[in-house]
Parts: sequence; structure tokens; C-alpha cells
Amino acid sequence: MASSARDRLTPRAREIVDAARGLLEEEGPDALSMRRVAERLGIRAPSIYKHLPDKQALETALISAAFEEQAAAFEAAIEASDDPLASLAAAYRAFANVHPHLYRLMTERPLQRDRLAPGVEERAARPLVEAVGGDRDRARAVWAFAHGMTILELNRRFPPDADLDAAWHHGLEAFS
Amino acid sequence: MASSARDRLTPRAREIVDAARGLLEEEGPDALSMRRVAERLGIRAPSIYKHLPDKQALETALISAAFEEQAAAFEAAIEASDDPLASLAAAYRAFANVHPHLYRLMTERPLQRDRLAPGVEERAARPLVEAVGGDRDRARAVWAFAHGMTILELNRRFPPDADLDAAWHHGLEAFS
DNA sequence: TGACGTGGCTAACGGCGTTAGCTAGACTTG
DNA sequence: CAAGTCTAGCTAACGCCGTTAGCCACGTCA
Repeated sequence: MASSARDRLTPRAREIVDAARGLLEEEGPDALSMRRVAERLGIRAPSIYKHLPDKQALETALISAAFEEQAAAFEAAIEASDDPLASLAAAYRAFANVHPHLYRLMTERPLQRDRLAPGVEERAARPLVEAVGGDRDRARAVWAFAHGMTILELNRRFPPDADLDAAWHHGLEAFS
Repeated sequence: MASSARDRLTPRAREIVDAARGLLEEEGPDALSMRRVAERLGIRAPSIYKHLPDKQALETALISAAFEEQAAAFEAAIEASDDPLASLAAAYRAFANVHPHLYRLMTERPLQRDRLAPGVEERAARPLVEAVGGDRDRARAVWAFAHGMTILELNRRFPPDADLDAAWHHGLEAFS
């Protein structure tokens, strides 16, 4: 099962996206500059524009790949478990905590859906819709809860002594 | 009832924060530059540093003021209503939709609590804690849901045809 | 009167995304 | 094989950004 988002890129573009991914994960969003990405590949920033139209395209490629990884994690989480909603929630939280900068990039700005790899957003959403029994409104409410818990945790908006496991439990209980 | 966050500033600093607020609300986050703020006041960017230590202080002042306005809106929403949770949720969503750029600024990065006006975060949080009967874990779960719905709406992450009222209703129902 | 603090200013630094224009080398084609 | 064309790099530059250094006019106050 190949990664369709990667396949849309030329080999050199893929190397650029890989460099960007490493930079983002290791050093955070401020390091994700065209000059830093180029430096990592031993070239100059303007050369990147021979392979990708602009920085937004680079970010969109990162986001597309992230959606696919997320979807794969969700599918695996559901498969093994007899409490799909709980393991989905755990997988959601885990993905964001392992890839905090990537998760922020995925969620903090309006999605450029036309520049995204097609189908990738739906694939990441489907496991949750199925886990709640097909009710899309309910799925959206649960997603909002999960994203809220996740991003508020990443942004350290809860008090340092807050029991986040308890809050997660409360929410999942309410939605069950 | 004076605005304590504003009172912490010198009069000139208050003018700078006001100019920044207008710029942010009217033109979005890219317009919130030291040069643009200065231009609005008929001065040059470096002069701002006579009144505020850096751009982060400017943003923190905006956030402090926003917390106070939010808290006032929440308190008013609870007072009039016999369904505190529902009107609190409506007030939460309304504040973010009226001040989208300000709401993003308030939530999208880790809070510099030591630079914030003291007490302002707690004051904005209290109405919800009371509305859910004092259980802080439950309050955090509801907040996560409300923030998730709100920021996903602002960032247009729901499909364009999604029935957000229905999703809000679902969530509030689950938490009641 | 003279010292000093206040609040402006210009010039500059190093960063950013991006564009224009050049070129060495590879590849294609008559 | 020669000529042309495409690829993928380069430098220089533009106009932004936050921020610092250093200068100066003005008002206040001893």
C-alpha cells in the first residue's frame, strides 16, 4: 500500500518534503523556512521553486502525508479493539503528542482542499464516523471534543496540574 | 468596573494596543506588524519599543483584554438564562465568530501566563465551572468540546454542508 | 541655567518568501 | 555528430518582518 500523497510528487520534490518534515518535527515551525529546507539539501532556497510552486505547496504536501499516516493509525487502532471509540481517541491523542508541530500545521489554518491529495481527508475521517455508528453530526461532535482536548493540551492551555486522563474519560463517557 | 488589563498599561501603550486591536480585527494576523501598528499612529516602528518591550507584550496585552471581554460576555450570558450551559455555549461561539482573529490569537499558542494580567484567565473560566456544577474535569471536557467546535468552524475544517447547530446540540446534549 | 528623562527619529542587521535572469550540463533530435 | 532544448542549479535583488543602536528635540525640575 503505497502512499498516494507522496506519489503525486516528483522524486526531487519528495526529498524536499522529507527535509521539511524533519526540520518541522525536530525544530518546530520557525525552522520551516525555504532557506533552512534548502540548506538541509545542500542547495539554495530559490532552487526549491524548480520543484514546488511555493511554500504553501510544501506545507500542503506535509499535511497530505500526515493525513495518510493518521488514517493508517486510526484504522489499525480500530481493528484490534473491541472498544473502537476509546482506542480511536487514544490513537488520536497519541498521534498529536508524537507529532505536535505536524498536528498544529494540519489543523491551525483553513484547509486548501483543492491542493490536498484527493480523498485523504475523507480517509482520515471515516474510522470515527464508523465508530459512532454512522451519525455524522455525532461524529463531528466527538471530533470537536477530541481536537479540543488535543490542541488545548499541546498549547498547554490546561492548568499544569489538570488531570487530562480524567477529562478525556469524562468526554468519552458522555459520548458513549 | 474598569478593565484591569488596560489599567496595567501607560496611556500611550493603551493607544498602541488599541491600534493593534483594530488592525488585527479588520485585516487579520498578517497586518499585525510593528510597522503597521506604528503607521496607524503616525509614528515609526522603533518608537513602539519606548512603550512596550516587544511584540509578544503587545500580543499578551491583546489577549488579556480579550479574556476580560470574554468573561464579561460569559457572565452576562449565564445571568439571564435558566439553561446556563446552553447560553454559555452560544456566547462562546458568538464571541469567536465576532472576533475570529482575536480568538485564534488567544488560543493558538502556549499561554505566557506570567505576562498575562493576573486573574484574567481564571475569571473567563469560572462561569463554565459553575455551570457544570463545580466538577473541573467535566468543565475541561466541555471546554474542549466548545473550543473544538469553535476553532474547527473558524478554520473551516467541517465540510461546507455540515450542520454545525446539530453537532453543537449533540455535544451539549451529551454533556447535560 | 543646566541636567535629565521622555518619546520621537534614522540607519542598520539578519531573517523571511519570492522573482528575474544566468548557466553548466544532460538529453533529444535532425 | 552537431544543434537545440530542457533541467536544475546559481546569484542578486525586492519588499517585507522584529529588533537594536545611537541621535536629538523638548519638557520638567532642581
